[in-house]
Amino acid sequence: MKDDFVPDVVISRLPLYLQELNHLAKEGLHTVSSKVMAARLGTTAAQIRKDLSYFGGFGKQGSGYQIYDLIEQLQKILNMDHVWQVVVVGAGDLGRALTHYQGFASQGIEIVALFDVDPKLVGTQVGSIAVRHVDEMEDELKNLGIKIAILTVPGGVAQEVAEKLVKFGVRAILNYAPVSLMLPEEVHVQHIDPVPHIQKMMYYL
Amino acid sequence: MKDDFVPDVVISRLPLYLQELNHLAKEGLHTVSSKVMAARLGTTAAQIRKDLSYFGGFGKQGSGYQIYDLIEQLQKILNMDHVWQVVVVGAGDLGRALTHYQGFASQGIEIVALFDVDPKLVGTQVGSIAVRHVDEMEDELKNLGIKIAILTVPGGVAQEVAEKLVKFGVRAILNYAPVSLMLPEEVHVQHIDPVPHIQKMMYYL
DNA sequence: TAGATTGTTAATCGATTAACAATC
DNA sequence: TAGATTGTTAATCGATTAACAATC
Repeated sequence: MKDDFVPDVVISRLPLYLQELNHLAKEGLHTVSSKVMAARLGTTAAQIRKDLSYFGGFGKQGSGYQIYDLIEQLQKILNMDHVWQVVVVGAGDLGRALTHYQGFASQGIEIVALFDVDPKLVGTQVGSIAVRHVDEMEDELKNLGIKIAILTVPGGVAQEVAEKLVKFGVRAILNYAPVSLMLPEEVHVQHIDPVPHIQKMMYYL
Repeated sequence: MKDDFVPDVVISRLPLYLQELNHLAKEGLHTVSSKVMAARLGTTAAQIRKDLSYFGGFGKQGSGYQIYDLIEQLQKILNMDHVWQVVVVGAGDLGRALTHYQGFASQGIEIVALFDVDPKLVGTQVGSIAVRHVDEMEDELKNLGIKIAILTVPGGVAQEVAEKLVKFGVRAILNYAPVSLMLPEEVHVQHIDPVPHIQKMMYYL
């Protein structure tokens, strides 16, 4: 009922709920119970209800949740009521793939710039975005007030580039480089790396 | 001391330890304490020692862990004593980026095939790998006994393709499609999606 | 009304942390 | 030896689950 303190695990699950709700909406449904949601997400109904209850009572006894309503509520909770402009640093394959990934737009995420140091890449076009030199990053980040960056540079320079981003105002980094970034704790870092995921599965095989 | 039961969270952390140890080795170090490791990974020394203790006592009082020795031990635990052949399904930007990602080889992961349905993509070359039609998947997977697949197809067909993979013998899927796959529970699934990660950070900004 | 499902409390379960004897 | 650091136990902390009164 109060947004006093919400465990981090709960926050991590909200985007998954939102995603599933979007799927349900696309299937033409208007209402869903915690039980059905749980089955589709591979969780438990109790957990979904508990998680949502940190933010309010969005359901109705007997019938469950209004899908469109809950989508709106979750979007508000996740600060999705405005579009967040995001930059990508590193114009390798991965950086380019992310730059024209179609799934961002509908989720309030807009890629506004792509940077690299390689003179062979600078100036080339990735969809509607031109690759620019990292030297121009400072101006761009400060002018647009960018708070979120995606990092797809080689591991060897990731720390250094991340520190620059922070210096220029970035407060959240999605890190695709295979290193643990050491940054001030007020900077949010999410690490994505296929290797540990695959290795984890290797253990179980 | 016994591999009786090891919590899943612990398994998730082993690859991160391994990664950090590889970094330390590359920096020329031979020995490391749980305290130093913890500082570099942003964890606690107690957790690292506890995690490792599920598998044995690898350290020495007073001096810590032999880096090369611990790397070997972790590789053994994670079944990395042989190379795992992996296929990628979906030859879009992301699939191609992953197919020639340089970081796999050193971690015992070998991408052996890339499949798609798009006739414009089939036959094209991605590094040393030729894109093949999904119809050829069954033969390839069965012949090579492939157990691990990376899925980078559009969300709309991910479930269907995943079921095919399972039918052809795959037991672990790294899923880049923005959907929760519904598969038999003996199949291991790891889901990677930048959107939820960014949305989680949005909450905190 | 009868059936379904919520939000919430209390009970359970599991993971993290602190502490320290053992020992290199 | 003195200092450092392990592996492990016990204490703490936090998250999940079960249960159910409230109510649509």
